[in-house]
Amino acid sequence: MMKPVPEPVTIRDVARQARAGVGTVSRVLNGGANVSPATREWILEVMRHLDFRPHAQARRISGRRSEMVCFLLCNRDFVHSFHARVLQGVETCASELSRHVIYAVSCHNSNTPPGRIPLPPILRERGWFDGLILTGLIYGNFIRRIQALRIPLVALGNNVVTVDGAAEFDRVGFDGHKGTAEATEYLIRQGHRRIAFIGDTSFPWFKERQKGYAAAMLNGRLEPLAFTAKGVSAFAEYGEQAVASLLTSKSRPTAVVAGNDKIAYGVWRALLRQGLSVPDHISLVGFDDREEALLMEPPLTTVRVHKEEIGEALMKLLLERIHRPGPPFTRRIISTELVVRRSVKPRP
Amino acid sequence: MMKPVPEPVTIRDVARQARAGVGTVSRVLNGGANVSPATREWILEVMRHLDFRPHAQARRISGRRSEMVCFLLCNRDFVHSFHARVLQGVETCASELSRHVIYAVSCHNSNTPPGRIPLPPILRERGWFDGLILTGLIYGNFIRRIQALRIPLVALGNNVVTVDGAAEFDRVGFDGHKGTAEATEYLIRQGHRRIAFIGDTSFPWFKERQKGYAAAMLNGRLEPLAFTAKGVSAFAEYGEQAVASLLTSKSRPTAVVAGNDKIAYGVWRALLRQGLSVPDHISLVGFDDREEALLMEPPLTTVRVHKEEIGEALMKLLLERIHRPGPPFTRRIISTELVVRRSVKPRP
DNA sequence: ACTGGTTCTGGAACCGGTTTCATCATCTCC
DNA sequence: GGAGATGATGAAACCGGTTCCAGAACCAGT
Repeated sequence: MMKPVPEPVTIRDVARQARAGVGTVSRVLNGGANVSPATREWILEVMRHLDFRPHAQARRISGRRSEMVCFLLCNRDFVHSFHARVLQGVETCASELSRHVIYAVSCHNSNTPPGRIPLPPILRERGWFDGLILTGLIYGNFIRRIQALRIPLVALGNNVVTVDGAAEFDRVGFDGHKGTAEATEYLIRQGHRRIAFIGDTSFPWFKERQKGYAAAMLNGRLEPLAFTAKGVSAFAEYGEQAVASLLTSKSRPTAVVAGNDKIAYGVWRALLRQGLSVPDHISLVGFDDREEALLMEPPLTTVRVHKEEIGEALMKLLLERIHRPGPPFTRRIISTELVVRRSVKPRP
Repeated sequence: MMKPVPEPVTIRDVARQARAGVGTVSRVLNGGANVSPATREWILEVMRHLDFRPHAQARRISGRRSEMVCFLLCNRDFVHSFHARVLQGVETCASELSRHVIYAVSCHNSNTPPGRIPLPPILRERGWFDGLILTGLIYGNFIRRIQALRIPLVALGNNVVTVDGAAEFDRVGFDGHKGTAEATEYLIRQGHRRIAFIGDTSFPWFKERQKGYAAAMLNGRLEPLAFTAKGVSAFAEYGEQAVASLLTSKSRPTAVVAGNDKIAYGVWRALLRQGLSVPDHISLVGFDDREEALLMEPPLTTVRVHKEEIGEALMKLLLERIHRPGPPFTRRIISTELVVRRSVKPRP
């Protein structure tokens, strides 16, 4: 015998069973005002008895609010632990505020020309979510196209590229300039004079950090040095290759500021292979404070970015944006923190 | 002057503008049969002109299908790169199949007693999603409670604990037993005889791997050795502490099979600190093939788990489950792969 | 021109909730 | 005890889609 799938219980079933109107049941569902305690108790009892679970979509459709947000990772090549942790911050905050999170990844990658980036399918319909959180590698033009759909959005400010025109939007970020400057100043205080920066400045975040580094150097009346690599996409390899040119330079630096921890890792490994030790021969600082920082030996001195906190701030700012459309836009900075470990050695 | 937020365009607006019936417009929306080419073109034109974006929730409510799945990470302490990559596999597969993914994390953690684990709020309503993917650390009882709500689900089989009773469900997993056995056999072929296993067997996945290790040892007529640590929760530290007891043992092993790469990393670091080298003094293999494996020096020989592939398989299996309710349940195994790097040295 | 059969089409009913509204019971106050 | 305010209630309209259905338009065959 075929057992039929039982029809789900609806609000009208509850109303009928409780000999009440659907309106009353609905008011009970929503912690309703204007329901007598006796009636409420009775209807709650009936709901429990029937195993009533209200239909989420149906509730949202008339309520005009989906209570979902979408975390959109722009660019498939950026599926990394950094964004995973921002997502985690978003999720934590969302669940505290009774919201749910849709996780989506834009279908393009780094090979896609900026003008050709398609809008993700989830944007084709309205009503999936109330607002959008953008991370990854974000183009200004992409933001403007989404804004044209009147979708509330916030973005991880550090990751926005505006080669194709600026955009106005709410952003949360960290101060890469200041963070790197502080790390550089720390190296200077430790007695270092020839300090190099290694990072691919075609990415906006490395550009910003490079500027912070340069500012600190100039401020200390020191000459900024940069070493680069060509034609590598992975960050660790970028660091590894850049070291090659660093070692052949006539006045070898005594310290390196790496654009992030992955690059620092590459630098570390390349030095190790050359028989050079961190920090005995060359001191090293990174940026991000990823897991790698603790895995290196000695553990890496680096600039910690509070990724979960950024996620939380993104979520909160998005909710404000949803409730208050239109300018002005705000910019929230989550402060970084220099984490001193053992990869830097003072120089007399 | 206050600029009113423009009312969103509905299907009835399109119908009115196109002088057509809503039914016809709906049929056009759904690639509809029984619409004359001329009418279709005309209505599409009107839709484009009005910037019509259909309301997702409204479409789903009568369609009885949300086209969403929920990726639920059970246990907050398991927010790690492993699950992030499974999630990535799920997302990739979902977007190919025009589904969206809700990312949720259960609000309990490892301190929560199994019986006290609350159902996540997203389960209180129906209609958010069509099916559930469970990862993290999953209790059999938890699964049964969700099944009682008639929610289709699949789970990462390796991560299910059945101390509180078994459960029947669709599962995708990898064969930890076989994977570790192969790694152990590889060590044996390389001439090792005293091989130890290090891993906290109170976790189901380490238990399974430990059994695979033991089977391979017995099969090679060797005696299984285990070293453990007490009262540490982080895996790397577990490895580090276990090494202490390993080094004091009377007949020191020449090779170690670690429960996973994090433990292997801890082992590696502890040995390094004792002035012992991998692989010269002790050979080492891990499990998972996480990022850490490549960061160690020398890079770690380990058993690769195809995490994205597992995510894809979970997604596909879930869709099957949604369309065909009721037993039988299936079990899908994604094969592992021994990745030989340089952390093992042959013994004469 | 009439028939029978497709193909198209618009309108109504429906999905499962929320919100508005009219009604009626109670309560307060003079 | 009657007027007016307040609270509780059920019915109906609504949210924005889909689906069903009756009828119109069209077509070929005799």
